[in-house]
Amino acid sequence: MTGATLAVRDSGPMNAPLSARDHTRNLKRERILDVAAELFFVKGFHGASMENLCSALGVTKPFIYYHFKSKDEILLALYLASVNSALEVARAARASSDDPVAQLKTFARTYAMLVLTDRQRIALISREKGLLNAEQMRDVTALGRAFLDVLSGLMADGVKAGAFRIDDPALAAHEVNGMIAWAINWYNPSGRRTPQDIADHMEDAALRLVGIATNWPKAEGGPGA
Amino acid sequence: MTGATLAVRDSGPMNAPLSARDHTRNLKRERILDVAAELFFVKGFHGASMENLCSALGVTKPFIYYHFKSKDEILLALYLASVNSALEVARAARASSDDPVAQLKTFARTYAMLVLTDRQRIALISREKGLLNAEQMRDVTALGRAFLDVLSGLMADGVKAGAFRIDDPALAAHEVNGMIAWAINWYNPSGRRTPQDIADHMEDAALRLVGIATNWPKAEGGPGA
DNA sequence: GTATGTTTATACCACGCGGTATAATTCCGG
DNA sequence: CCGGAATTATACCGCGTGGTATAAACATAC
Repeated sequence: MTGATLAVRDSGPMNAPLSARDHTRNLKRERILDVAAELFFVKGFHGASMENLCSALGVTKPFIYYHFKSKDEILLALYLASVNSALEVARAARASSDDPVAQLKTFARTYAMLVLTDRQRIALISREKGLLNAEQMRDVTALGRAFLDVLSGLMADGVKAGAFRIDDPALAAHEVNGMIAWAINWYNPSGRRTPQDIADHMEDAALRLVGIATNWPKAEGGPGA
Repeated sequence: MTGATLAVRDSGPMNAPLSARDHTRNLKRERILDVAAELFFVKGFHGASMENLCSALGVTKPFIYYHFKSKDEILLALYLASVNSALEVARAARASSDDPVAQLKTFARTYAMLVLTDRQRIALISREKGLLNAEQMRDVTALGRAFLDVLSGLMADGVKAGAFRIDDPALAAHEVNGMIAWAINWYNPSGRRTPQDIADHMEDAALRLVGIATNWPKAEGGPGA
């Protein structure tokens, strides 16, 4: 919301609005994180070495250690960025309308787009668990819980409004989340389907999942062929 | 189906029905695989060392290397066992009835049970990709594709029968699969929900996901209150 | 009771890992 | 054009890794 999803080193006594230096610093950090996410996605966190990261970036090792103090800190930053963006999507969907049905449609579409376009980062949340200790993961865990709470709240509102035919909002939240997030495991960027196509389908599927009958078939003609 | 899901060393000229020796050998292998799955689930494949595995098993390193020729072979065996059991579940569901609706119900329930009770092994399929080369993964990939084909076939039959209100069977297969399989990421064995509870809900959710309205509310009284 | 299959004990290896040290250098905003 | 920040170059360290060697001990079936 405030614009800075990643922790930003405050420079000086006040929380000054990003000096030019800090700005470029953050750009470098972002670049490192991007390449690291791709590497971790392909080879796994432990499978990707810092030397791999160096050569992929075309830099030397001290360069990276100038910007991050350890490999773990890179992973943590990736965790936080991912779960933060997911939380933002959920909150934005909640704020987008008063109607739970519209909220769910917005959520499903934008969340699917996030997952499909940012899958290398998003995938880390589910794949690389337990690599950091609980203390380090505290914020990540809290944000993840917040994400699910927002989504559960959406479901509960849909039930209250008499629109959703589900009997367990928390479980329905997991189901919608899983249905969409699982795409990280099968989506092929070089395949036929575009993220927009998939997001469209996910929107409809989310509605069906909460018990809302969608128009069918797509062209009019009534059910039953 | 035939009883042996894992590759069994054939002992002798004929494919003899498991000598006592081979039998115990397979038990040992299974025990190793079980503990390895737990370790890989918690610490990741690269994060879990062979020494970790040794002490968890209470054996020495040559013992393991007597039964498996490398760490990779252990991972591969786990892959195969997992994807095989998923495929068996899908095929059994297909064979359980002529009615696609009944097939889907059976699939959702049994697949959810498999995921929840075997999540440490199942999770590997989605988490540890790209660690083995394509050649080694050939069989795993083929079985995974077969699993999705069976599921897509179920969906297509449901459409043909006029029971499912979906317009893309392959995508619906991914959606149902994801909705259920994602449980590996949130299910807590020491939580309130039992696998049976969850499987029940997943069965209903799968029906809704393909556009079948379930009875609602659970107790009669008609919709709207 | 002996041959074969299985497991331990113990020690080892080469390698890649995350991370650091230090000095020299290049960049660039004020 | 200077001075501090950023980056390279290069070399190194200790450690844990996957995997192996070798010899001895145990089990067990025939």
